[in-house]
Amino acid sequence: MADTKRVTLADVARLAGLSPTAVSQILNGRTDARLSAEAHEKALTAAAKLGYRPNMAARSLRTAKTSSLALISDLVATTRFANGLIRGVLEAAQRVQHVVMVLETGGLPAREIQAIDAALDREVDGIIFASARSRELYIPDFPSAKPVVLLNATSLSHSTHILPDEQAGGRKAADVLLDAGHHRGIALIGHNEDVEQGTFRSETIARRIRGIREAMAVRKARFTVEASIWEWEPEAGYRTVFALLEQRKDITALLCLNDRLAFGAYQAISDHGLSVPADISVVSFDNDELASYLRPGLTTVGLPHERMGEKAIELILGKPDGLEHLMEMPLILRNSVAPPAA
Amino acid sequence: MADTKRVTLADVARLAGLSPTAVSQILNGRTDARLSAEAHEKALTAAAKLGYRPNMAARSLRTAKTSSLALISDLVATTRFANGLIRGVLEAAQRVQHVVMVLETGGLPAREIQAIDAALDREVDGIIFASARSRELYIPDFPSAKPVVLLNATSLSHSTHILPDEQAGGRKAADVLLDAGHHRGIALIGHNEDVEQGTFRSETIARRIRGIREAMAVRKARFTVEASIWEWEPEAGYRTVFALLEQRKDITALLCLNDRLAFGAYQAISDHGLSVPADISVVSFDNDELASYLRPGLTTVGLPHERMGEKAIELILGKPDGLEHLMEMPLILRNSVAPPAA
DNA sequence: TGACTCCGCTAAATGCATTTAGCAACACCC
DNA sequence: GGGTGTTGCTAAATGCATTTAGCGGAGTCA
Repeated sequence: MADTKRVTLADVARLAGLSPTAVSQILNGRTDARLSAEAHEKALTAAAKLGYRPNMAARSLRTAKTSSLALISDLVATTRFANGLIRGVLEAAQRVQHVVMVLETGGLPAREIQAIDAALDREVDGIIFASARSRELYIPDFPSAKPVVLLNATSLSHSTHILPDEQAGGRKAADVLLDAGHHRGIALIGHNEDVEQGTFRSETIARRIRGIREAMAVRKARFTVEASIWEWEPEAGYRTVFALLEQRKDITALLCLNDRLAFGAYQAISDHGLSVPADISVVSFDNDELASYLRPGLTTVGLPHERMGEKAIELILGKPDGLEHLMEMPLILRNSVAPPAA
Repeated sequence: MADTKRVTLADVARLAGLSPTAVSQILNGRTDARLSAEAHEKALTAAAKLGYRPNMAARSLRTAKTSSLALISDLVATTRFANGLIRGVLEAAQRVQHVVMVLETGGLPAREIQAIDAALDREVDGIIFASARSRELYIPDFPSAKPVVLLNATSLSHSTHILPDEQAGGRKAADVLLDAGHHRGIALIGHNEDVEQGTFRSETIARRIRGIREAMAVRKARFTVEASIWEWEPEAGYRTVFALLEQRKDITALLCLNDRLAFGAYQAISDHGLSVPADISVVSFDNDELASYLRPGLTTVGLPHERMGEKAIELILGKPDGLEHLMEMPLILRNSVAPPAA
């Protein structure tokens, strides 16, 4: 608590009986100026004794590096959707001794510009632009050649980006059902015309559906029903599935496009006096926290958010490579799938 | 994108035909050196023309201020529990042009020290220590007199802190049930002996329960059952309530100590062929996202996380006052409460 | 012995904004 | 005219680590 004035490099040098130059070189592991083992010894012990910590402001004034990164996101930082994303970023950053400034824009261009300026003013070493929903981001031009990585997003102006491997994920989800023996009675819940036409939502969801259809095609299976839903929320899932079960008695499995739809589906199934998975199997996507709360546990293809966040740090520090990086979506097996009743 | 070299104060001064001193004074709105309106005009237009942005590293080298804050948390940044907390902080910070470095420690002392060092190295203007669960934090001593605020936490070493007003919140929850006419058939789900003895968990939960008991006492009401549960998760809520409904037929309302317990309770109620709120009313705490997904919507006393986060910024910038700040917990009325069956 | 190369280390410049001390010019007063 | 203020502005110092240029002395070579 005592407000000791900062220990500076000069202090260390004095104690070590060396010049600041020498101490700086040693502390930074520079080998260019061949300093004696003795000098190293002296510098290091002096620094340790005084508890010296370099003033980063002074350092970055010369080096224009700060060991700080900016994470600029629409809503990512503060929505349950993408806690994993930020956790991955934070974890990986702290492992390499970097600090991350989190800036939220709510997707508003004005705030985006503000955020970029704030980051640039502080000379961050790189900027990660993230989105809660995988989508194409428009990033305002800014006058700097800082490394940029798109996390769970794409952009026309910057190409290095990280996305979940939705297509493979889609295949996994369909395969779980197919492998369990469902063939005819599967309903697809949440697919959306507009998405498949590329009109709305993200390219990634289109890939998810593409993967699903691929897997179905391979097994020569067809959906009994495809229920288009625009809003992927529990309420919509409930209504859709409730109505569906009313009309069709041949449904044996539900492939929901996200966990919230599945959540609603569970309630609808229960309200019909049916049970998961004995009467109806359910598989979905995301691995929301929800999925583990449900009874029985929901089998779902998870979004690899944490891994994606870590990858972002790797890329930003290793100099962005301009490529697309797809992260594998893990299949989380719980208890919502069983063979069809027969 | 072009990597123009930075515009410096000297550049602006040159264009304006003034000294850097003058321009600095003007741009910072200092009035001490009475500069002419003309000089102001010249400095301002020159700065605007060049798009001048001060180099914060240089500035903070002199002023030891950075317009940056650190948010050091155990898990807060990345758990759904406290998204509101960080959102509030971020929102309020950006309104006053400050940037927040988010540092996670997972509650590990070693990482806590690391985080504090990282923050101190970067000369943050203040540190907010936050916890996902209101609890007492041990904060390692650090050699600096920076403003510190505890967010959703308390600490022996620093006194300015922000907590939800749990006692009032507890009263609200009980009152909802009491007002609806429940008097005899209320079960308290999740109370915990250890908590009330101050042995475990946080002081705040003790206050929550104290508030509840107060409200009950005022109306001369008593709980029919008090089910102690250690782990406040859906699964435990399910088991406890399921067993409870098995034994007792006189339960008309459940006062759950958090939404996740209530979530489990809903399922147990449903599995008993009963319904909310016709047969059993349910009230709980937190206003988890969950609460709105349930059918019918869950009436709950919300944690004012967002407001708390904003308050943290106010306090840290307005110089911490050493006091306890209690934020009101809002009652979120949905549809899980009705008068007892009769 | 003179010319040259290594070694081990240091002086001084640098990056940039802020701040302290103070200067030149003019007005005012007795 | 000498003394005292005020106005409007600037020179120079400052904060601190990094980096460039370079200095003495020892060793090497011919």
